[in-house]
Amino acid sequence: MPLHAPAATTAASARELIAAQGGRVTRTRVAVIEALQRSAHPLSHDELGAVLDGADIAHDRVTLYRALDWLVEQGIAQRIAGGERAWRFEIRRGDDHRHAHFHCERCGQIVCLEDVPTASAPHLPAGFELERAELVLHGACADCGRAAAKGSAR
Amino acid sequence: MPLHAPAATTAASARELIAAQGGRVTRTRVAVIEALQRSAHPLSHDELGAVLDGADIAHDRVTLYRALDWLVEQGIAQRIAGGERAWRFEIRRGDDHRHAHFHCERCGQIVCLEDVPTASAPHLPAGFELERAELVLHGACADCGRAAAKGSAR
DNA sequence: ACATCTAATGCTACAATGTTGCATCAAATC
DNA sequence: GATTTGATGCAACATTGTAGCATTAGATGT
Ligand SMILES: [Mn+2]
Ligand SMILES: [Mn+2]
Ligand SMILES: [Zn+2]
Ligand SMILES: [Zn+2]
Repeated sequence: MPLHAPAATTAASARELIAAQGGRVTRTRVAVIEALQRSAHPLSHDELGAVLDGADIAHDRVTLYRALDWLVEQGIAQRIAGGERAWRFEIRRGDDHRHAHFHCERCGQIVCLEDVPTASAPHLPAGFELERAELVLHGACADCGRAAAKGSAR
Repeated sequence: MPLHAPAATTAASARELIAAQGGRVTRTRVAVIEALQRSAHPLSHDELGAVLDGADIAHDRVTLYRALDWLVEQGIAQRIAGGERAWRFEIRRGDDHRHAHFHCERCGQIVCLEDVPTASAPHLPAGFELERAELVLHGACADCGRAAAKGSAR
């Protein structure tokens, strides 16, 4: 543990994040936050469910939905609409939450593009108020692109 | 009917669009295309269903889904993921199909932002291939913003 | 106009994703 | 430890989209 302030690392513990919003620190919320923090990619409700199965206690689908809803309401996590019909979730860290995402249409994975900003200052019609922008790029990820290049015949 | 080539107007008739792809010109497809062409906003499957009810014949949910799928496959229409959990559809016209969309989180409407481009040339990780970009801005539309400004209570 | 061929349709049944109501439990506070 | 209230678990439901298969109707040839 560093004695100097960790410069905007992933550091904030699940407990801290939850307590800071005046919410109850429950096993579900802690487990969800930690799973999201460990994951390299945004996770769908379903993928999260699978992760939590491995963990401590058994969890209900609905409880998981509600935990995720709460995290998003509090600004701890954010929802990504991207690829298929299910939401993906990721923890918001510092200011880097305005990044784009890449959706691979071959393997279905969503990748964070940390250094691609969503939208700077789009010109909106009069009276429109922008709250949030979502940029999703669709195509083939490196792995899937390579695979297609090699075995050409299916 | 102009004798000179109409400079990329909305002109193309449903028949023409369908026949150009070698598809069968059915009442469903024609009605769907015309409904989309008439609409100022991209329409969800459900909204389209409502419009078609008013029209000629009764239509099955599944048929509508399949007609829309076909239109997208052929590049006649395009899907927008935007707001809620349902796809929206709009006719692709000329080159202006790379525009952003605005999702009003109050009234749920999706508005085309014809002059906001989606993404110019984002820097992607090595090996990634971009096929399509989707930019959705979330917030309050002019009507909903105004409404909120007036009646502050509630 | 009629026969023929096949794509498109209309059912039914199903899958996937998310929501609502309500009784019970447990995290926080005293 | 008792109390309070937010979080959970369960059952039932809603919405959105798919799959299989028999029937219909758009295109084509005569
Ligand atoms: Mn991300
Ligand atoms: Mn549009
Ligand atoms: Zn991939
Ligand atoms: Zn609105």
